[in-house]
Amino acid sequence: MCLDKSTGLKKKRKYYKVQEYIKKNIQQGIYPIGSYLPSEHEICKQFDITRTTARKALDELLKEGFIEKEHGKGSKVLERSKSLGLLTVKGFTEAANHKVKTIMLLEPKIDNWSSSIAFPLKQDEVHANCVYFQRLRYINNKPIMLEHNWYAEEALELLKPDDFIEGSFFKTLSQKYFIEIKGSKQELRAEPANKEVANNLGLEEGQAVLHISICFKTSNPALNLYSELYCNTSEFPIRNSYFL
Amino acid sequence: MCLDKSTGLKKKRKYYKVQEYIKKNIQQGIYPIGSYLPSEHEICKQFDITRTTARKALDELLKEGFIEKEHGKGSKVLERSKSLGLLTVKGFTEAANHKVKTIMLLEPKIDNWSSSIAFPLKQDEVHANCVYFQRLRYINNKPIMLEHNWYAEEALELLKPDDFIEGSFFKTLSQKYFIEIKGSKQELRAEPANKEVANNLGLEEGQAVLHISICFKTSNPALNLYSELYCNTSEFPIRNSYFL
DNA sequence: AAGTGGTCTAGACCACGCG
DNA sequence: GCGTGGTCTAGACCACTTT
Repeated sequence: MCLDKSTGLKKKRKYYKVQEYIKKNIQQGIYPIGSYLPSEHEICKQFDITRTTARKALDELLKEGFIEKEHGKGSKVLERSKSLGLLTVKGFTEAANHKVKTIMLLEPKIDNWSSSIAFPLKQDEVHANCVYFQRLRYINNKPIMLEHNWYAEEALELLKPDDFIEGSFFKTLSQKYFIEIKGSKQELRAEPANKEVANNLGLEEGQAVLHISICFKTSNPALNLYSELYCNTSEFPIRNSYFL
Repeated sequence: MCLDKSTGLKKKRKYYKVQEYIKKNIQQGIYPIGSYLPSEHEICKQFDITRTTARKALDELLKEGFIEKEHGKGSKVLERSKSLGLLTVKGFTEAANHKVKTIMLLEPKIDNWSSSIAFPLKQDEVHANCVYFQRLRYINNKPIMLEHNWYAEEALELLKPDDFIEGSFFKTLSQKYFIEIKGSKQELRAEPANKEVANNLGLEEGQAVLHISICFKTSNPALNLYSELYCNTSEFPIRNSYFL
């Protein structure tokens, strides 16, 4: 399949260098969200390549959700979180009318890997130090989602709360470490709330909550993020879209 | 964007004709699942086109999940349901060890559009006749999911139970009508089971169930499938994967 | 009319899988 | 070694958007 795990870059593949160059410029804000990239013809000149190669680079960025193309106008830089197709709380992304707030309940600290993680850990992770942090997310000042998160310290380092760019873990990964989310596996269960969940979400014990287990894969093969989420979906259901 | 709604095919676009030709051959089983398509060079000769155009056609089929490419070997026909990325009950797709069964509780019949459909109907649909059917899905002889389904009769016709190929609505659409699922919107809620759901799934009233509302879009712009699903996730959680 | 992305041609060489 | 898909060149013309 000609994959490159950040290890063995195969020969040739000019388009990949162009793609990574443009991606970095987007991540660093040199090509800001909403702006247009240089035209395909200009990219050809800049890198001394043909249209085919330039278009291949842009097509990859399109697939990865960094840009969209507009016929007759150009390639526009997108806010990447929009296109990931991950489950999102209605309102967390389309939050025009909603006030969203995130409280860090437990700051990132070294801890033991929890048995409540739903997905099996990789070999390297089991023997690595584990960073754990816990957050509570609000919509309109109502607590909606309790979040437990784990990752291997070896893969990233221990983030301080101040490190979180605009309170977002993923934005921090992208803009500070140039690491992108490449995919996720999820499991969903409807469960009665236990005491901890009920207390945090302001519910009665035993009320139905949505339990989402996620393993996020990133462009760094050593780094996965494991999350266990508990959501009150009565007012804000979880949404997901998928389009070819 | 140069879309074609099965109406106005734009000029040129040779690759699209090739793509549709191959797709039809897959849907009709002329290129069976697991087999390899003719090589890119052969396709070039067959249609008198260049590699670029042939590859574009195959790339589209790749995106749509009909094939996968194997460097040095060829393009292999895939079982399409695998690649849709839609929410699926763990076991319904990877059911090697599980016995899956589907019972039709209410055969397709003309009915009124229900107010329990979570997504807004299109203009045309509101004024069209509504086809409704209800199914109960089992894993290992335990009822796991109660299914309500609606679609507009104008868009498809009233299916008889015998029409369902291998009990699958989507397989029927693909193989009999050449209609493919192009995407979906979903909303998920954890809810207490009402009496109907509890009775069908063998639960106590009030136990937590996962309520999934789906609007499936198809390659026929007039045809959407609306589904309201109620799942017992205690033994078989719902799974979802997403990869770039 | 000028500039953008979309499609297409007619080649070439490279990397992978297999016998 | 041969056939497969992967990358790339150097052009051409078309369709869409904006001025």
